[in-house]
Amino acid sequence: MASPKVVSALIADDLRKQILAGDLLPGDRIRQEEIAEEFDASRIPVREALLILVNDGLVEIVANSGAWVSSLTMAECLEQYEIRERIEPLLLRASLMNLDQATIDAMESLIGKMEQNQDVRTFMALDRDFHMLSYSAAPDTSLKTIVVKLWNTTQAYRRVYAQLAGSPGLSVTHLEHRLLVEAIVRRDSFEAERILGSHIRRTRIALAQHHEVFKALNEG
Amino acid sequence: MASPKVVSALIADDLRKQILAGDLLPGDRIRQEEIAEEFDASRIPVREALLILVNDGLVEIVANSGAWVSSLTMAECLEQYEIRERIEPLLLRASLMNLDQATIDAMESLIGKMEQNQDVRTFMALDRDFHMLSYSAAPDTSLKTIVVKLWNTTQAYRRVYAQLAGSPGLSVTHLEHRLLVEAIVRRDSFEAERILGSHIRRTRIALAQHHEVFKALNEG
DNA sequence: GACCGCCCGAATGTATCCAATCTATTAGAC
DNA sequence: GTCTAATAGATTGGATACATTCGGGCGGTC
Repeated sequence: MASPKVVSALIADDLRKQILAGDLLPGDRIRQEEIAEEFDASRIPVREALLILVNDGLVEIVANSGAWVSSLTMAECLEQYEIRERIEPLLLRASLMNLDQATIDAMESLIGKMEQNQDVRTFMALDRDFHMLSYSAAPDTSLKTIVVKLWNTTQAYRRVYAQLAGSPGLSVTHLEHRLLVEAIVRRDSFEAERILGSHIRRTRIALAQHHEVFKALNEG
Repeated sequence: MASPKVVSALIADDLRKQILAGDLLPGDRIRQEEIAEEFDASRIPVREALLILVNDGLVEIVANSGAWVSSLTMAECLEQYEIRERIEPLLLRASLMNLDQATIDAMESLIGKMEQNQDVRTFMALDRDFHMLSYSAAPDTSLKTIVVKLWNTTQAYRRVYAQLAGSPGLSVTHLEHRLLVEAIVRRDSFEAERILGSHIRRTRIALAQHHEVFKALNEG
């Protein structure tokens, strides 16, 4: 049920991509038969794919009613940032000492691209890659699973926020990224954890001032 | 898919109970047809129930091979305790100010029962009820979902540990519980969070000294 | 004109049947 | 005797068809 050859997993992967890319937005209804036709399959694997996406927190199912792309209230979204603030430093610590030079170089390269980039969607991808690289040397355990899930469920809102805020608001972000890499280079776990925590915390506080983000997504 | 009348949800609920009760142990295989017969249903709702339990972290599925009750290595289990140590104080904070007197009374009553209790299984249930009561006034958001999930996935190991350690090792636990309630009564969030964090941390460290717990479950 | 109840259609939930995959056993060769 | 390879059985994955449930629209009544 989770290998590449299993149809339900293929469907889940594709739908996940669509949601993360913003092609499916929070609140959008997902009809089983529609998806089944798209993939030229029956509704059985579609239903299983939807359950997989429920695990990911990307879909909500109501019995005998239907499935929708998950949406978050502002309070829920901010809560997820608070959770990230507390556990991502833990994940970074688990990864830090095992990060090789090539990975660190790649992270620095990503910072450069982010600083010069103008497009919101590109920035989102680069930023995500940057942070995921910093965690890449940590083992694949529940901690990493939870963190990835939190990134995924908040992605739609992060995108809208980024579009609102635009590039000017990102200068501090770039600084924090550089500080983070600098601490990683020194293998200074304590400092790296602090910087990361502050980074997430600052993002949360900034997000908290933009109710429009949630109005835009949750009413459209 | 999540209401009481839907068979897949009923099956998932029952299997969850069996796993949490210790009737199904980590590593036990779950055959679809077997469960289907038990419930006098077809394999379809069974498969969906298994996917629901994958969400809960209680079951692992390998494509074209089968499903097993999830098992944790010691490192994974300790990691989950570290996550709890960081996020349960957050959940407690979200609940603390809204806890009414009746709930607090119930918590104190549970402490009394735990102190006098001798049976391991009973203690586990009382302890769980105690902590869940402390979170009961928090909204049902992802934070609470994650916390419950972490309690569930580690429950089998906690049970074995409790059986090994027995009642004598619990005197500190009782003290911590009383301190926690005392802080809650004062609505002292900061102190309550500290006590809870220490409580979980101490449990983790104690558990880390008992490799037998994992050998017993993961090889039997 | 507003409210209540019935009915019908659309979508979800489940059973049965068949196909594809894996596992364990057995036979065979070295 | 041990290892390898092929086969048969068991088990999971998916398609089709039927049952159930929910929601909207229609007509009727107060």
